[in-house]
Amino acid sequence: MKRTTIGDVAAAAGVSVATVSRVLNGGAVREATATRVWDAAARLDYTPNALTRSIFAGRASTIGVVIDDLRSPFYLDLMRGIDEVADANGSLVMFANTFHRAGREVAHVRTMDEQRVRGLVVTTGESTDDRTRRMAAGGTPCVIVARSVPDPSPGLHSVALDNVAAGRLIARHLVSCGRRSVGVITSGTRPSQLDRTEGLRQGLADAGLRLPEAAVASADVDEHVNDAVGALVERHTGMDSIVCLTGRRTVAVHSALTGRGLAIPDDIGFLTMDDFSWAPALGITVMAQPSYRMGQQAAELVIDNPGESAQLTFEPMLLARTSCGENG
Amino acid sequence: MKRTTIGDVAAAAGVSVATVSRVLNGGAVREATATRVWDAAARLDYTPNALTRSIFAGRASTIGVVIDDLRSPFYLDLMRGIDEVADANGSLVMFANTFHRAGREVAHVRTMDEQRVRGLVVTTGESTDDRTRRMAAGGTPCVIVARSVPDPSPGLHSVALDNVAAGRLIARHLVSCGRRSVGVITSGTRPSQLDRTEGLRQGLADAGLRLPEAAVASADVDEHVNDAVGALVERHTGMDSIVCLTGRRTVAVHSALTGRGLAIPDDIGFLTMDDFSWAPALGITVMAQPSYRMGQQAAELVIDNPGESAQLTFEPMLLARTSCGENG
DNA sequence: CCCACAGATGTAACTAGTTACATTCGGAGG
DNA sequence: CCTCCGAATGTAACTAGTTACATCTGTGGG
Repeated sequence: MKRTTIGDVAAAAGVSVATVSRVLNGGAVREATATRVWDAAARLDYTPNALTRSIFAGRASTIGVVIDDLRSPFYLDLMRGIDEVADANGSLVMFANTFHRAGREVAHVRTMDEQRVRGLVVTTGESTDDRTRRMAAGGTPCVIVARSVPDPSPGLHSVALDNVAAGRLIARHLVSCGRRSVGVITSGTRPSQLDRTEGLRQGLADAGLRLPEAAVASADVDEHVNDAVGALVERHTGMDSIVCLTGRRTVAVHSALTGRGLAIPDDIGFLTMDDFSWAPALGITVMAQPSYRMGQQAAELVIDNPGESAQLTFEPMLLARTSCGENG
Repeated sequence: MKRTTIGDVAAAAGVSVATVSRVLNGGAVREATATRVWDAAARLDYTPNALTRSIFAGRASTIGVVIDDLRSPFYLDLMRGIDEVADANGSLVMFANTFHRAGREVAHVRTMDEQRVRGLVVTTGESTDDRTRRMAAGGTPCVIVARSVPDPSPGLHSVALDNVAAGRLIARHLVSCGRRSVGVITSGTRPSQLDRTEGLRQGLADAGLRLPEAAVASADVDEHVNDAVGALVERHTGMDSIVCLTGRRTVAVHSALTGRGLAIPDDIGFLTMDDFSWAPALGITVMAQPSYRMGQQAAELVIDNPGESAQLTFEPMLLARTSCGENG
């Protein structure tokens, strides 16, 4: 059951391992010799060991990706963008979910480091900043997604939405639809969501409206969404619209609303993050991120690894449909 | 910029590399020595090279996954199931999309072989059967997903839905809803879809109904779906229901239907493959696969690698909602 | 006909670890 | 105080490749 090695091929072709290596990697070899080697390799079903190659090269050609959860439309598209660029560059993607558990984050990033990935795309929290910084310093470019790097250093890049702008645009749209009392559902305390909330607050203030504490509820898993919506309805009386600041909770918020018999947009306006394939059919207005392109850019940062820290910001795009009512 | 190696740690701790290796892997080492080694490792920020470990072990601990397209709800859940089991076993997932291109399939499976993955989960076509068979014989278990293996051999497993049963169940449900003239949308010529069509044909025959050639149209990309639906409407007169045999095309078929002004279920019944998060909200009846569990089982087959060829078949489950009308 | 030189090939050192085997160490018993 | 024995540690071979350098081969020019 032992696998064919370069030595077996060399023996079968009657040459040294160095010659086989040269044939495989394009060194100076006579035509006739090369043919003998290729024949032997094919006959023995030789498949070179990429691990050995990588250890000599100092690192693998793989791109590591550590993300929260593939179920989110944003992360899914991000992943596809990364995969596309990786594939075009002959790289594979090594992948792990954290499911929002900080311990997993740290462990996975370390594992990726052990795997000597060519570079790393992470959507993790601050718990891994130390290691990513050291990795970047050691020549493994790291791209933080959906969060800017607090203290830039070479090799440590970021790819993020302008979240404050997204919040302001949401506010402006809601106001233009005649909504005056907005409720907000967030999940957890990721900086991206804090920034969106802040932008929303600013945008509402521009229109002379307030976003009181009682108007914001958090649900870190789908199962808590219904209660969060209920709490909002109770304590934030007169609420005429609900904004979901995380694409991962869109379905749950939508069904909490319809489950209460609230009609969209007549009883309540609804706006959520991240475009998704059913949004047009459902008429749901969304604040879209260019997730696919963000993934491509993240992968390109890994592959090109510019000398300085690159901090890429992307503009949000509001896709107005009918869930907030007619736009005046 | 050179990375810390086991030799550096050994020198810093004043011991040999063998001792460091023993400390790391739990051999017999004196307490005091172990402490010195751990200290040195921490001080030098030592991160062992998993590639080197793997080359000595003969193979990596990584699980390879080669699938068509992450956008499909089935593949997404499958992937999550694989990831869950891999994670629980300390394995990482190495991942590549084929986007239905046969050339990519072959290349990606070969790359996974070169990476010496611990095992492989593939949803690919017959073009890779030769190599997966050789890989399995060489000790790399391979699991074919969504298709049974034509000629079982040790280490070559499969995980698939009972597609004929799925087709029959779809037929029975449609008939019980009073539908008598069914149209079918498929994508490509994957055996799974052929089997579903065959099952549908059988189920309709049981009720004394036929499925003529004109009632089946294929669309291998979303862009062709609208034309395919149009062709069905034209040539299959009297059609009272449409079945979409691939979850990847659900949105496109649905919008082709509503785009024509056809109301579901009043003008036309609609049933599709694979449950998805918006299906309850939209009232769409689906033929669900236990995709997540199939992914878990696939990963378990890779990890356990039973001696003989395991051919796991899963039962489809019809989730009746309202898109085919009221069930009598 | 021999030499020089370039191109082809082989030898051996190197990558970063693991592990079989040999050696050294330390404490108990004689 | 010196064996003796087992545990702790070191040495060196091994994994599967790449590559610098040495050697060999062949051919054209003198």
